[in-house]
Amino acid sequence: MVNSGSFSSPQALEQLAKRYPELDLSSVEACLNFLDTTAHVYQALDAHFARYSLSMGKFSLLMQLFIAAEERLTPSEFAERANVTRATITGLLDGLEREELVKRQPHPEDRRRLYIHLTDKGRKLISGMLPDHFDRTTAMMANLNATEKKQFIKLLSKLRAGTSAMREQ
Amino acid sequence: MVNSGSFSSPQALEQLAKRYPELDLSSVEACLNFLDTTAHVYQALDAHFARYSLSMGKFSLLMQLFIAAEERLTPSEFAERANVTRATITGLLDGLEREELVKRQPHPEDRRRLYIHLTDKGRKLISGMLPDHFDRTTAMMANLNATEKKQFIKLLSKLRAGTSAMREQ
DNA sequence: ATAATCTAGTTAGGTGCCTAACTATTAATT
DNA sequence: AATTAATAGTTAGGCACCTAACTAGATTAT
Repeated sequence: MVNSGSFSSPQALEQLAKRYPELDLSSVEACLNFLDTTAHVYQALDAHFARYSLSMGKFSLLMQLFIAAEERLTPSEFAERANVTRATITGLLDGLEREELVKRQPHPEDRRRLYIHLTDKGRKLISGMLPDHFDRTTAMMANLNATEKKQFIKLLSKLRAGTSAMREQ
Repeated sequence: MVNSGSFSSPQALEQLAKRYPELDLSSVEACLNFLDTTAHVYQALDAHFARYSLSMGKFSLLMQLFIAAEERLTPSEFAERANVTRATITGLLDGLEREELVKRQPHPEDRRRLYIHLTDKGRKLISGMLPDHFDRTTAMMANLNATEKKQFIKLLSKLRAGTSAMREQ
C-alpha cells in the first residue's frame, strides 16, 4: 500500500505544503517516488516468482540453501539472513516441505536445532529457474548504465542511512 | 523478506556468477541493494506509524481522505489511488471504523456506493501527526542534497520502466 | 549438581495483502 | 420493458509477515 497515488496531482501536495511548513517538497517527492517504485518492483517480482509457484520469501529461502555450504542451514540462520522472525521461517518451511522442495532433518549435535536440506525437486527448481531469473534481473536494470547503477547504489545507501531518523526516538 | 542478506559475502555472488553466465554482477548488486533499502525504509515507516497506532495502509487512507475534496471518498476510489484491491480497503475500513477514525455513510445518488468520512478523532489524529511526519520525512532524505534527490528520482523512473521485463511474458 | 538463563523451534492470534465468488444496484442492449 | 453487463462493496479462504507465549534442550552460575 503506497500513497504516492494520492498525490497524482502535484497541486494537492503544494496545497498541503502551504498548510504545513514542515513539508519539504523535494524530500516528500523523492520519498513518494521511492515508495511508488518499490510497489512496482515488488509486484513485478511477485509475478515473476509466481511462474514457478514461489513467493519472494520462498525463493529467497531456496536460494540461500542453494548457495550455502553443504546446502543446509538451520531455521534460525534463515531468519537472521532474511531479517524476519523465526516464526515466519516456520511458516515458509511448512509450505516448502508440503511442496517437497526442502526437508527438515535433525541436527546431529544439538537436538534443539534442525538442518534444512534441499530435495532433488527443490534443487532442480532453483537451478532451473536461475538463468531466467538472472536474465530478467539484468533486463529490469537495463535502463541504468554502469555509472548509473553505481550512482544508484550510492544514493540508496544515503537513504538507508537516513531511516534511523524515521524510526528513532 | 529480502534476499540481500544471503549475499553478505561478495564471494558467494561471484562464485554463482561463474556457474551462471546470465548473472550480471552489477545488475544483481543494484537490485539487491534496492531490495535491502526497501526493507530498511519499510521497517522504519512501520515503526514511525506505530507511534500513532497506524499501519502504512491506514495512514495512507486517512491522508487521502484528509486532502480529498470535501474530505470524502468511496472505497473504490481508495483502492484505485492506493493500487490495492477493494477487498483490502474493506478490511482497512473495518479497522479504522472500529477505532472511530472514519465512518461509512450512504452515497446519496448511488446505493451501491459508500462515502467514507473522517471523524473528528480521525481528523485530529492525521492533522496532529503531520508535522512530525514531514519532519521525519525531511530527516530521512537529509543525506541527499537537492541534486541527488533529482538524480534519485530519475534513476527510480528508469528502474520502474524496467519492471515490465521482470513481469511480462 | 541443581537452579537459572539462554537458545531453537513451534503455536496462537492478529494485520494487510491477495483472488474468487457472492449480493445489490445501476447501466446498456435489444 | 426485460434481459444482460458492468460496477460497488463484502465475504471466505489463503499467504507472509508480526508479537507473545510456550516447550525442549543447552549453557552458565552458584
